[in-house]
Amino acid sequence: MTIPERINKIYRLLYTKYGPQGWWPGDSELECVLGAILTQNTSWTNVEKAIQNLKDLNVISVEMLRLITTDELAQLIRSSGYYNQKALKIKNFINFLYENYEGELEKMFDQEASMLRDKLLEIKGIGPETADSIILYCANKPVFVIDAYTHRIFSRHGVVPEQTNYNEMQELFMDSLENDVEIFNEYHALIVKVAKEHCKKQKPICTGCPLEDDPHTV
DNA sequence: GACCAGGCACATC
DNA sequence: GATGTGCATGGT
Repeated sequence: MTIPERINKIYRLLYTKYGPQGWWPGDSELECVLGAILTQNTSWTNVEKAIQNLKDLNVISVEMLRLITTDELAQLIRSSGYYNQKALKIKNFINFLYENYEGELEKMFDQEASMLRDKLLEIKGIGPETADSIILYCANKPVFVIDAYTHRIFSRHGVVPEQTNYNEMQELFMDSLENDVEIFNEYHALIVKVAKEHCKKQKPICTGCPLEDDPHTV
């Protein structure tokens, strides 16, 4: 089987087993962007508490996020970890939005995915995964999100070499799959789900993994 | 108490 | 250009 065939087969397998994951949770595009930044190297449960704090104080608007101080914002998002850095990242995003798009998310999102990606990467604190998450899950444009889980699963199972980097990985998925927002959305979410259950960082022996007969070494 | 979580920027070699 | 380090809370 070719690599693209394996990538497509694994998608069908995961989707059949787990069904649609319903990402991204949240009420608005702006909340989605905040979640994408807050969840950097952090579990989603910790992020939810931070977002709830922001909601309770009605801070989830570009106007309020512009007015609030970085220190005040940091205290509200403490539960998400790295709160000083993340408060700065959010402020950087909001400032960029005002400087380039008159503070309007719609204007920022109204451009080609690759152009939007380049702009997002100009913001200090937004790296490849966060940029792609925003493009796919907040702006609803087709780009494949790679993360530590994607790399771990597909390298351990021998689909790609261990040293494959972010861009190579992304190209491979996007060249293999139909260019479809829904597929990219569900596939990434399904990878996160199966990795949490079956492809742990320090557990090379895997049982119950839907990708291979078990037990197997990964 | 160690380990991990839906990364990123920056320093150093 | 590869490799190492700081950032930090909360769950298992």
